Amino acid sequence: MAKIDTFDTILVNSKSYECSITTDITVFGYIDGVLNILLLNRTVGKFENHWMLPGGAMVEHENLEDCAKKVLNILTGFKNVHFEQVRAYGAIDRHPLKRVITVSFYALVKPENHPVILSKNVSDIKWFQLNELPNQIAFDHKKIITDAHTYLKLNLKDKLIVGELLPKEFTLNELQVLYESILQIKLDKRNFRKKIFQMNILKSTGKIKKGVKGGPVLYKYHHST
Amino acid sequence: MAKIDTFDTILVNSKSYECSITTDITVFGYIDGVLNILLLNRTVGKFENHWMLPGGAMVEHENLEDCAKKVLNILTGFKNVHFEQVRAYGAIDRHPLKRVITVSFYALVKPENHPVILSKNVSDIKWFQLNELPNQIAFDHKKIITDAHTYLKLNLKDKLIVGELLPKEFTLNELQVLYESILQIKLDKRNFRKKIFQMNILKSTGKIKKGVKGGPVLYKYHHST
DNA sequence: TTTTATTGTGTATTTAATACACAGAATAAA
DNA sequence: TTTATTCTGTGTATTAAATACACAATAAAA
Repeated sequence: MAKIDTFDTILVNSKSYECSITTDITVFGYIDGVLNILLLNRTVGKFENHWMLPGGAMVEHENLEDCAKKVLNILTGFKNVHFEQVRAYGAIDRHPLKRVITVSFYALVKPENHPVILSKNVSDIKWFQLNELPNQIAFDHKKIITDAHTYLKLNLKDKLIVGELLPKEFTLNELQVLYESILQIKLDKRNFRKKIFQMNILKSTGKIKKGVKGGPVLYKYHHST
Repeated sequence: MAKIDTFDTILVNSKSYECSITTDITVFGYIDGVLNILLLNRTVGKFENHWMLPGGAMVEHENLEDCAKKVLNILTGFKNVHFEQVRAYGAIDRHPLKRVITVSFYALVKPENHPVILSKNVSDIKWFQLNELPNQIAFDHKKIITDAHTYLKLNLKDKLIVGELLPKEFTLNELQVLYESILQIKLDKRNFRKKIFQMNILKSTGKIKKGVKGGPVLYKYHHST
């Protein structure tokens, strides 16, 4: 019976098929009130002149998340960044060199805290506004970006995971503009504040922000000290 | 500079580290109004007497979803089943034999349509009620099951992906009990119907179901013919 | 000092979610 | 065949959540 003959093929053993694993990271950065993502051009490999997500191969001794952190650090110098796994991509021909399964993550950073360090093998690295992405995007990275953004929006509804994107102390308007930038919709000021306050995650610092008309109060997250 | 030296390690090329890929499938089946999942005992390998999810290795010419379909078919005989990817698991020591990355899917089936075929290398295969799972669950499969159930509940809110779990024609009460079984909560009959009807996905067949007091009307999904 | 831009606040309205009960129909029992 | 039982199908009132909306007070800029 065919079913029993094929059983061996699904067993994990020393002869099982192997392929490379990469992680690709959609890094969301928040610049001047607009959500950006980080793309780079590599000097090596196929897809010259194509922009791609920071990503790279997993090695033996590291798990998926460690790999994502390492890759991002090597390519950009970023450290201490918050990661969330999105999903895996495994189309057979998705990589031109060989069979590669990639696991996608998103990360949130404040670009001003993380100056981009251009690695030797990266010809260019740039922030792109989310709705002004370049046409030439390598591999299946366009789809990976879309999925990551969908997932980020989903996460924003329950958890508040935007701490990385704002300075420690921020005004309510700054928080609102960030939300608008992630969700890509306009929010009502009074309704937004009502909702944020009843989440009970913010604490007034008492201070007011200088240089802005009206004198807005600075807030911080409850958990941060 | 350390960063530049390590660059080679993240490049995908013929020397890149490789490991095996498996898919593990959390199969939700709906039996007598209760949500069950399918677990099996293998006669080979470590974890004897442990229950595990149907799962197995990916080979060269197949993508992740094809692999999941193949694996499930080989282990259970199931065919034409709806799959959704959940996420990837890559802890270093998650498999006792070698490094394995697994990508998890969930599937929805009607057990009565899919008689379980016991493969030669499977010593036992059984449906377990979701809240009466055995203690001895192999690998990280307990976590994979929990994540899959969370994801299924999430999906139930927007998409209606339960077609596989009910006969073609069903009563509103049958649909409600299914929802209750997936969400693990009790629902109000009138409110449930209000919500389902305003989704506009059901069509009355005109027929009524025999053998049930009250004579409930049979419905079907709009899309199905 | 005057103008301008931005802050901070409350209420009314609409929409969605929840709570709740009984007559009618088919089956099962007498 | 009659009667009892169980399940169906339906509407309204209540509560909670989401949305729409305007102006006086403040700090910066002119």
